Amino acid sequence: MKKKFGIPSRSADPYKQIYAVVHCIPKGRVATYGQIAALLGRERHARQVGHAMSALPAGSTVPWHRVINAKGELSLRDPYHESLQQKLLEAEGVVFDKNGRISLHKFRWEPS
DNA sequence: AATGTGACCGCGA
DNA sequence: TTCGCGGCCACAT
Repeated sequence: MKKKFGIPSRSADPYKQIYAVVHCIPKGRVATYGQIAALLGRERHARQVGHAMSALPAGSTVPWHRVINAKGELSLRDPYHESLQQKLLEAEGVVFDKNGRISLHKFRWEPS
C-alpha cells in the first residue's frame, strides 16, 4: 500500500477530539477553552480550541455554547452568536452575574 | 512560502 | 480589580 494509514493527527482528526470533549460537558455546566485543551494534552493551545469552535458547522450536535473563556465570560466574535450562547446557557440553568460573567467556581465542569 | 489574525491563557504592574 | 504583553499553534490570504 502506498498510502500510509497512520495519518498524522493534524487535519480533521484533532477537531473531532475537541468536539468529543465538548460533547462530554454536562448540561448546566461550562468549561473553558484552556480546560478543554488541557484535557487533550494541549494546555497551551487554547486558541486551537477556539478555532475548532469557529469552524463548527451550524447543524452540529456539539454544545459549543458550554465553552467559555478563562474569565468566565463569553468571548465570541459575533454578537449574534454571543447572545445566542448566553440564551442557551441560561436555558440550561447557568446564571450570569451583573457583569455578564459566569461563576466558574460554581458552574465549571470538573471532569474525573 | 511568509505574514497576520484569531470564539485564548497566564503573569506582572 | 483592570490593563498590557508575550507565547502557543492553526488557518486564511
